[in-house]
Amino acid sequence: MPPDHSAQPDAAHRLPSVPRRTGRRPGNPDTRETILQAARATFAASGFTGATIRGIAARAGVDPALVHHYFGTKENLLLATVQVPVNPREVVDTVTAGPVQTLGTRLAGMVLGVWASPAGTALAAAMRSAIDDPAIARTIREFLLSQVIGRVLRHVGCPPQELDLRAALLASQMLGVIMGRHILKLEPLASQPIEALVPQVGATLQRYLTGPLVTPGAE
Amino acid sequence: MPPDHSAQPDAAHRLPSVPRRTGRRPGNPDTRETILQAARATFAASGFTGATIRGIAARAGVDPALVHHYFGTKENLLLATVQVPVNPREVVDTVTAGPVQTLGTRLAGMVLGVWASPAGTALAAAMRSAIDDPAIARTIREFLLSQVIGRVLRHVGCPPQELDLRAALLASQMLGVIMGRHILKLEPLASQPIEALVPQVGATLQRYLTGPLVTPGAE
DNA sequence: GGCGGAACTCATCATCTGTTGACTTCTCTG
DNA sequence: CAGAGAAGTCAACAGATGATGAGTTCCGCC
Repeated sequence: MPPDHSAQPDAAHRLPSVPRRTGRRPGNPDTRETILQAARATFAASGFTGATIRGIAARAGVDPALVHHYFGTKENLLLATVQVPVNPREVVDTVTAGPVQTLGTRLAGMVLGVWASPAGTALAAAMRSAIDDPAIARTIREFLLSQVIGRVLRHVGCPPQELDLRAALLASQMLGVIMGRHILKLEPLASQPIEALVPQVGATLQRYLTGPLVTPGAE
Repeated sequence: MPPDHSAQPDAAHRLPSVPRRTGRRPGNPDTRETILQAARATFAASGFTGATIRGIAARAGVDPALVHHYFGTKENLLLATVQVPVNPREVVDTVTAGPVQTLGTRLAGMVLGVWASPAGTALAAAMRSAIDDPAIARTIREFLLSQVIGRVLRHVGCPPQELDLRAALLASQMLGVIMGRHILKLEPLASQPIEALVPQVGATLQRYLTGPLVTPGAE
């Protein structure tokens, strides 16, 4: 970037020839939200430790100190980022509304759908951060278990002694598709169209939800 | 670890009273391997960016510079770490040996078994590193696809037009159990006994391997 | 017995990180 | 129109990190 040496003597009596770069910016851009979006994208791409305040600030076109000005510490920024812009209760309610026989497919469609939506970035940020921050991992796990899997299982009337196993199985299959598609971007999983995956994964979820468990303990 | 102040006067005639801290160490401990193990453990616990040379060196009871002495750069160390001490071809051959009808269960048993074995640490290190190093991710993906999933699918005679979808589904379920159990340590998945998981996950894998695909494209 | 090289440590470097505080500029309120 | 405070920038800090190179100690070979 060549330095601006244009003299421009006394063009406007109050304005200096070179525009100031410090101080409050004119206009009213919602800078806070801009920073949050940049943070989401960066956390999603690099994880918590991999992301840097400087990188996030650059992405938002802003001074690094401004990030601290708004959010204090990096951890605080992460916490603010993880506020996922999707109402899980609502979504789960919609899914559980239909017939139980096709619940698995609807569940698969919901999970894959939400991750393909704009909210997916925030979710990916949360996921990636969970991988190197156990505290975040705990938050996500508890939320997922009580708000999503738990409620769905309760809805289908799962017997208590099977609850843990079925929850574990459900989590494993959902986690696997999402991890493979959106975090590790494994081929051929990542490029598979949603419509191809939903019925198959849905069938698996359905079995984990209401299907018979293979004789536990028998060979 | 408290410092060892035991005087042990003149235990060996040639040893000075105060052990020297610099220079070559006596005896013949395989220090290189010690460092590798420490690196595996650290990479598995913290991922690539999260792990530090100093941390690895401390874990191995060694000067940080020695790590560079042996492995050059951090990336080289990672590459040396990822050499997984398990022969996949062998394992896959064992699994594919039995009857096709129970292949899924044997596959599930193998995957969960290997990860529960000592080799699991190395695998976890590779996995975690894959999350923040796309190059490693690519290596793992290609290896997994061609050496494991690909060979198993070829063994069952999967029609070519279904190959991608079935591979994607298999990967998603295997990845999910492993990620949940060994990387994110999600409960109740992590504490579920292997024997409880194998039959259920095995059934899913079996369907992804040889079962009918739910009418693709139909509603 | 001495000597070359391997094994190992120490001190140090440049760089990058999160964070801070002083400072400037704008907007809003009374 | 004055001034308080929000919005924003700048320069700098301390700490940690990967890496380097010189130096020290030991082993094995001739």
